[in-house]
Amino acid sequence: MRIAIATTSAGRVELLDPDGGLHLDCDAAELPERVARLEAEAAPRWVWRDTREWAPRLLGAGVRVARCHDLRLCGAILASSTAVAAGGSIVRERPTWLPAGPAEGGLDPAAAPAPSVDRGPALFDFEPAPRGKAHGSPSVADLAREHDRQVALAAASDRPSSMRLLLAAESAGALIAAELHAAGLPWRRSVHERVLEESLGPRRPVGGKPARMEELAVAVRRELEAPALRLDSQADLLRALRAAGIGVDSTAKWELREHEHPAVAPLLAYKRLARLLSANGWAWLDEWVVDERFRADYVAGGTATGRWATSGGGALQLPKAVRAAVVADPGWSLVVADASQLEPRVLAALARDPAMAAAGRGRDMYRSIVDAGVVATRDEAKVALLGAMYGATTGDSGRLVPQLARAYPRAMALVDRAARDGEAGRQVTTLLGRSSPLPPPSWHVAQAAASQPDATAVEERRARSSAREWGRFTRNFVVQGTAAEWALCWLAGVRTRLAAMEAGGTRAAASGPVFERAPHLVYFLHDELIVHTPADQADAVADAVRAAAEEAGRLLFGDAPVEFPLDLAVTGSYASVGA
DNA sequence: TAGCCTAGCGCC
DNA sequence: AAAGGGCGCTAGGCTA
Repeated sequence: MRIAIATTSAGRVELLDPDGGLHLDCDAAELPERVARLEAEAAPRWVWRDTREWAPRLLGAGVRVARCHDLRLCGAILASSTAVAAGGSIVRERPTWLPAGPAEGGLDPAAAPAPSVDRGPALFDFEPAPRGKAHGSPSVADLAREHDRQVALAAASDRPSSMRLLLAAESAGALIAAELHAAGLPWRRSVHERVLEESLGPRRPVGGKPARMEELAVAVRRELEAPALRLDSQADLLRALRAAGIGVDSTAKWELREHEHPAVAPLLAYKRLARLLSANGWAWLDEWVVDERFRADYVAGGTATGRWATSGGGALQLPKAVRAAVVADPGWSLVVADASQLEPRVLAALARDPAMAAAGRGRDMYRSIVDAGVVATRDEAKVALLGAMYGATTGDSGRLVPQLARAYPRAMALVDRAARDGEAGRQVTTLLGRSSPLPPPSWHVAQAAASQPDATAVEERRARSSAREWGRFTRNFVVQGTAAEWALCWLAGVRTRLAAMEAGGTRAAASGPVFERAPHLVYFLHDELIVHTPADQADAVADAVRAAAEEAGRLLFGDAPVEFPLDLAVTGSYASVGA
């Protein structure tokens, strides 16, 4: 059963089951109660334009739904997928009231920057969606028609069941993103403050530089003989470094590291502290941590490959140093799990490369590659695999890739094919059917110019370089994008299992917000998740997380002989996990 | 003054 | 250790 849900012009909310008798409208204030009742009775798939319009208000009232179809996100996938048939009688155009997906570039073509010839093609100045700005308010009948259209497109695609899975997983991801925000990541303010004070010194008034940074700045100025130097100005710093005889072309730390000079060590230490202060210092704590919870703004489907993005808070780049502040509530535990070596395993399964799949059956894929005699050391195996997936051509990585190619020809052929497609300006597509964006018009212009008889050497070199650049993007896209699909299925499977635990457990009858009484997801980062759970349910949660990983492997790859082992820990603190 | 761009660096 | 892919965020510095 499905129920479309929309706001009416009168500001009320309308619900429609287009296949059954249900059609009602209600006051917005009654909505959560209505939805909760329908959810309990019929467990429908909720069809709405945008999960962000509905999930937060439902969650705010303590109501969760099991399934939805996010027309915006699914419409974006279908609109660009090469798996969706070009011909046929189904309308390909999205309705005007449907906004573009988050990774499709600007909504308004007029607002997009004009292609610049001088600047050359940038990798990511995407073509905006070929439509105007979203406008108008859809009725529930509009939503139902659009849902029919999307379902029909999926059914007519060259992989209907995969596409249905992708749309369901994408929609589940949108729900989970809203739930992660509502639940918040447990964050112990006092622990974070201790980390800051131990490295920076006590908090200073606004504008004041922490004591430890000031000491280091004094040392740097002394060693550079630049008593008035402002270390925060890259331009000034670079001049001072060169004046002191340090031959750097930038102030980047990997370049500084190469030089033996007494100013380098305190400068690197200063930069490390400056980064901590500006990215995750007291100001961040004040802004983002409220009532011992960090509530990130996740953007489901926010990147071209299907990985999530965030807007604000930097949840996808929490430095290791501050993760100590992620601490379970008293009587609760964290179940922290990540899929180890996910992308190389995905490549092995995707390419159906029997030799690489054999390596992917082991607990440590890199070690297995060494044991198979492909390369000499585990480190070489890692570098070679990453190089194959990312398109490395130079350095150790580029040197090792040919050895890998000999041992795993099918896997190598898959990523090489993806790279050639990208270099030629073609789209590539993940296992479940998400396609890469096309390169921007400026890219095509540069390619065309370089193929003219009168092209200059500079034009040809630039065109070749941008072609290879796009090829590296598409090479990586198929692996990263399919890995994101695995992760999304895993995440959704965990959510479903936690919901079942909640319903079956003795706590179900308890009152209060669901996030205060039952195991729930609190963090997701590409191939890693955290569940916050009452301590006595932690083992059951761990089992659920493992079961969901196995299920994700089966959903994507059937019986392909590749395993997706988890590194999993039941812990009180995120700091105690990993290296 | 607001908005845009780049450098730099954190994460996977 | 850096290199290849994907990101977000901040500060500084420039332009409109």
